[in-house]
Amino acid sequence: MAAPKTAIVPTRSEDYAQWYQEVIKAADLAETSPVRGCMVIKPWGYGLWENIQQNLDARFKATGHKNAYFPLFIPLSFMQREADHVEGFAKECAVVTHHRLEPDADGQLQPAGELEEPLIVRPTSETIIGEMFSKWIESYRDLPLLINQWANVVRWEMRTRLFLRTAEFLWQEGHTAHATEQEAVDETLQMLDIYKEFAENTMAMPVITGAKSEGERFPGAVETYSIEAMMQDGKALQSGTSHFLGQNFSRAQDITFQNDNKEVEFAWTTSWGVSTRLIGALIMSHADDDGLVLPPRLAPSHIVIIPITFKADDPDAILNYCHKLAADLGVLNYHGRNVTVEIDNRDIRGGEKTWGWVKKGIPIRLEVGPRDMESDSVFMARRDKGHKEKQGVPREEFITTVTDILDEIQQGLFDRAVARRNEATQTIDSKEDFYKHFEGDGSGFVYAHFCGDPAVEDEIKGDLKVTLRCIPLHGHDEEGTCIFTGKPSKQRVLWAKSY
RNA sequence: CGGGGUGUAGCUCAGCUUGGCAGAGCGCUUGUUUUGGGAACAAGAGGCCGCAGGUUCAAAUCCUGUCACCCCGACCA
Repeated sequence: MAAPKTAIVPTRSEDYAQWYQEVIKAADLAETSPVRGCMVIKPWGYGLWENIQQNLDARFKATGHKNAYFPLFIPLSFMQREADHVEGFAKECAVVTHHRLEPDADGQLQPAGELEEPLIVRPTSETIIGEMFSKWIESYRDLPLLINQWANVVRWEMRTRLFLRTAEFLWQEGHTAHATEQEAVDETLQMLDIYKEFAENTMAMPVITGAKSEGERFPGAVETYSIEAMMQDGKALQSGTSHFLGQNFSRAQDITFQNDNKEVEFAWTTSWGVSTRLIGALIMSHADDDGLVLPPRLAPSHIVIIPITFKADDPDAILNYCHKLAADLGVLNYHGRNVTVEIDNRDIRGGEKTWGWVKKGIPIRLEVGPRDMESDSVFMARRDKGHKEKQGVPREEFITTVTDILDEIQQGLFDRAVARRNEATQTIDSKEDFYKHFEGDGSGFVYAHFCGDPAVEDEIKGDLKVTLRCIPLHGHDEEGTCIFTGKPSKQRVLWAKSY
């Protein structure tokens, strides 16, 4: 059978949605599960999540946050406390009403032992963490309170897609309380910056930071900020959010403290999170028609060594050579963790083995056979280059330059993603051009002046499925007139079709 | 939740219109020959035809219901 031209069928241009699913399958990241809307994250995919966790957690700790854990179940009455919050989440909550199973006459297990008050499975934890904050906070001396939790949450979505939107997903949710409004706003923006920095530096995924419009705001928040990334099909993906909650939740949940003037005040709170959706963002930022492409700083493994032993006089010598090489590489430090090496000595054909690693997106593949061992070198292929661009490199040279090569790959992925985004970004100055652009196949980011009227936003969404992604924080201050209403506008805002 | 589509071997699917022994390719197992970028041959293993009812001498096939997944909407990290 002739090899297909691409490892992934269909390609991105043929059927993007299908391509996305095939990449996940081919890279062995995750599968759908017997439970509707829930996914099984497999080792290679979970390895990505572990690296996301490790990297972000260090950033949270460095800015003074501590991890804690709160219950999966939230009393129904807690959800009731903040009106907007209720409205935002009520429709997608899983509800626990019983605490026991009993066999019926036919021996079928039936729920029994009805709970006095139903519990909901957390869709987010503002309410239960707020409840605890109200107990923990008494004095201004208890503030700021900076807490993060790594957890799973459940939102009963109508339509799900692996990583992008699943009924259960993994995330972190930071929750903080502050004595002053300014401090809480600063915290909100600080965490947004950390997300941006993480996305760009670690994931090699450029993002735009900005504020959400009223309609796109987190239920109960005063202000929601997000990082918005551009996927390869020209659709935007909200990849992380940071909310300034004002005193809305502290009023609803009685989070008060006494200030140094003996007065009782409501605390100012924030919350912020990123989820396993980031893995979807990663795939759609970097993967190509041959499968996943991983930025080295997030890759579960950096290098795979494939021993070529089939026609060697002494296969063990090659294996030993590979193990020694792996050990030499494994002590190198690459951005806070050791270089991670796999030796793939599975007894399968070389081509199949190689393509497996291509599809998994490992940054560097090394083939080591008798000829290489003899010349004390390795045969290197990079995932960011063509499959045939392999080159022999002396072993010593490879060891001394490998972290530079990884950085070069990392930087290359970022540059490529920036270039793609720039190409998919334009500035538009009339309603007519705006509609012309987005009707049909139009995609990408569009900067346009906007007066801020929510009704106009709804209309555009209805007409074109285009939403206001964010009101960018940096670099777009410029007086103008709204292209939809002609009213004055202080700056251009960011529009796109989105996930 | 509305519209459309699909459920048959681990995977991709044929068979269904017109009811009559459960099929193919890939993958898997074993063996031989191969092997520096998706190997060849041979012999095997593997299915409650999504699930539950119904019609019939007989159901993968017809009827009813139900569940799941995919695509398009509405909603969302």
